[in-house]
Amino acid sequence: MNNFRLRSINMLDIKQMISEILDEKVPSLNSEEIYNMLEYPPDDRMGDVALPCFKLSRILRKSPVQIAEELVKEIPAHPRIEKVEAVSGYLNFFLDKQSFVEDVLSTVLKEQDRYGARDIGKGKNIVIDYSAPNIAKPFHIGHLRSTVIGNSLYKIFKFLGYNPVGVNHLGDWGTQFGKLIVAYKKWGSKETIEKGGIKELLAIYVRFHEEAEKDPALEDEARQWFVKMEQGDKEALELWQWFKDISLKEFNKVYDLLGIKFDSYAGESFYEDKMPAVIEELKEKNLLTESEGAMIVDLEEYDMPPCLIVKKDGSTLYATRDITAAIYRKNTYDFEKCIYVTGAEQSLHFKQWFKVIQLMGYDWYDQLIHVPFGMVSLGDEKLSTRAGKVVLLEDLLNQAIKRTLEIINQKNPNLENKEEVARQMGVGAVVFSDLSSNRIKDVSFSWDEILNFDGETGPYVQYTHARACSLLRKAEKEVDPNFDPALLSTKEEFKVAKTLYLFPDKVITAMKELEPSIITRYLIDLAQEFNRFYHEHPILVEDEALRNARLALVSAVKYTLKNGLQLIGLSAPERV
RNA sequence: GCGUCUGUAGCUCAGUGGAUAGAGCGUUGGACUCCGACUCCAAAGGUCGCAGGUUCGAAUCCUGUCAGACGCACCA
Repeated sequence: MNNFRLRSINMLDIKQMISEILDEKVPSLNSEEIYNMLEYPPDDRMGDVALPCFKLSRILRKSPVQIAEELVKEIPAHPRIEKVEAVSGYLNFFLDKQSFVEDVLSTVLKEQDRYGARDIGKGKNIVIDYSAPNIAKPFHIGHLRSTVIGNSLYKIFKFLGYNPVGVNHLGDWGTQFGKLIVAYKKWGSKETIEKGGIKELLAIYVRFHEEAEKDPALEDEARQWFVKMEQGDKEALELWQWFKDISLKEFNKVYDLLGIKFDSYAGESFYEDKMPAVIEELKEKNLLTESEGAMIVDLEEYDMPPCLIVKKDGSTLYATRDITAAIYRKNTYDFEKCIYVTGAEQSLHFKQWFKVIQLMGYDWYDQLIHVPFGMVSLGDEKLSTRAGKVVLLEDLLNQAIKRTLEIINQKNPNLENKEEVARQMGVGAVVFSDLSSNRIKDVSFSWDEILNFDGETGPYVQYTHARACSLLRKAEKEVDPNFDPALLSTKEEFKVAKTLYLFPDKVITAMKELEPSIITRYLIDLAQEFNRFYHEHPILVEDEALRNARLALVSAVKYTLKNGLQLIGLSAPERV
């Protein structure tokens, strides 16, 4: 009966403790049912954990008020519970503050960098497909979301004991290379491209679309070049490789700034020679039909448009490569989940080819998960690479770093390795901002908002962490783990401890919902609670016992902030 | 036309069917002889798009409706 909660492995689970107490008093429900009824009240005056008795009302055939009032008399004295109150149909439990604070802080101080970590994913591989920029197109702010959401999920899974595999499914194959080759041959030159890099590639790509509007024949020409690529034409492939090299060099600059690495860069071209077998397999399984000259999998039965596998000119499509890649990844990594972090506008595409995998008879079709996110717009306008309407991610990050350096020069000009700290905080501001609301929401990019570091921002959390570090440095002595919890009796200290207590739960929830913003918002809550405590109570006081107890709290906050920041891909500099 | 997602304070957003719907920004007014003021406190600001329904109880679930975003065959 006591093993139904994973999270009680490492620390006190207060809901479980209370559900066990209640289990004996409420025979009609088992411990787990009671556990699920318990909630955290909205206000401290209503206690720390509450049991709403309204549902019990029907079972026990009594009013909720009466049930609460009867139960309150039956709850036996418990060392970890200060008092229990019945208030208008709620049974409110007030924790014994001293033992709670002691339990939480000693757990954090013992686990340190591992506070919140678990081993629930031991031996399980999780493939995470994220970032996936298109070669020969600039890395712009629209690519940031996939990159940072995927990176955060990677860290979260790893923290929970999984073995994540980060795959950058580079968009290094497809018709756009045909367009680029045409554009290069007509308007480009080796010198200008080598000098201008990806910006020059973008310029000729934009020009292609302008010219193609006037002359649709260019599109046909581009398609022919792509067909040549698929047929192994030497000239086409050499140009392709060249474009790819230029692009990767550029992308790696951004990944370095962000501090992101991948386990695999197997992009679309990697699957080029693996697709014929899959197309053959689709044929053998009688899934492929011809329609308007193309080869499709008909999904009408499932209320979806058909999934295109082979174009009428014989070349392959996005879905062909995704299906091939999924099968390859299953064989290679034996994943428990394969997660695709892409824009919500691709939802139907994933739904379609997931269905194709199922129709092929693969029982792991339900291990494929699309993690969609909302669209980034620029003011009122949509970002468009074709129209050249973009904010380059490298420019954005460099702006943010520059802005941070200005602030440091103003506030803390003697700081060592200013440049590195400015990078960590400037990048942190951008990443934090991108991960601060639910991923499904559309975002409208604004320079003003992203470069404003006041309030609920990455720098705020990082600053709070640095301040905690500063206190611990000034204390000179290590925190004695045998602190006296009785000295941490104020409401600010208790609230900090309560917030610390929630962290492991938040990590689990973020993993289950594939939602890094849960961590981001938690960090703001924790930083706010800590800053209130910090303002209200002096920490480096004369009284050694009191000082040590408060430093224990500071230390626990420091570890938790650092762990949380790490999970969303941010650095936690000790001095800023 | 069909489908998916979104709609909560002036703005950006939180909010597990549960108690008086919360933050930040902005506005107004405060707090540094004191551990780092990128901080903290306070005030003002709400028909949770709208209308029904389910429920002891709905911002949350259901139906309808309005508005916006996105998607719906050879782009990814």
